[in-house]
Amino acid sequence: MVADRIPEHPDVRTVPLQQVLEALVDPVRRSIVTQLHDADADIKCGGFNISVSNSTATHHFRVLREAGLIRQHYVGTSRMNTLRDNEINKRFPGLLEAIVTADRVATN
Amino acid sequence: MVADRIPEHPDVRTVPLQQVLEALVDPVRRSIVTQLHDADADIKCGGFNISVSNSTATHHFRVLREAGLIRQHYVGTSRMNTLRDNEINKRFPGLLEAIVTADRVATN
DNA sequence: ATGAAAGTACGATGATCGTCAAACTTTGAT
DNA sequence: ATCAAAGTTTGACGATCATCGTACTTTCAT
Repeated sequence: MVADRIPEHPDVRTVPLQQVLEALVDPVRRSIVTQLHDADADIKCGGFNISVSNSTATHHFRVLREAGLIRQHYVGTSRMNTLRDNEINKRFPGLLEAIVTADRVATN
Repeated sequence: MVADRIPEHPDVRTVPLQQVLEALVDPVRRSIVTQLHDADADIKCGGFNISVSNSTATHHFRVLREAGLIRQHYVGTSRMNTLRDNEINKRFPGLLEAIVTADRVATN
């Protein structure tokens, strides 16, 4: 069934800060979040500019999903990723914006 | 000599975001930063409410210092810690405030 | 039906990191 | 001079984590 391929998503209001920070401290995952933020649109897993293997990428997407940072749904064989920035911003005001902005600083 | 006991401090304008986030992702270190922020005053190493051994605490203070988050200076045998919040805020606007605020959320 | 496309799941591995105990250093008080 | 107070330094140990290759699953196009 289609729904079986959709993984579980946490309620952002119950996700601990610790988990969100652990998700965002990894450079690859932070890059994924930044690309989603800058694109202001959904991006499928294969559509990101990251240089890790497929299985590693899957791992990173799961960490981000379980931290409530992204939402995933299928379109055909592609898994689309949506940034849950509104929900995250309600829970931890200013956090995502600050990190995405900081990631754009010249001398990163 | 007295000056020999003062460790080196980085220029915050050259500290990478990665290093700052790695410093803040540890709960003990984040607690130290939060306590400094809330106290709005210097606190000596032994004056924090943390439950790790002395040597572990030293390790955490070094990580925070090298990330440009705190400044340390000696007063007698005590090492005083100052939060470098102004400098950090210039480099990564809103980041420290967002994390400290998030740390105060009820369901952390 | 068959094959390609897009990811996922499953170990395994190597590196990093938080933690501690024990020994040491520096300063201040007696 | 001596001793306690406050931290630091130095290994050592466990646990966690990012990474990969391989095998597997699901969907879509031919």
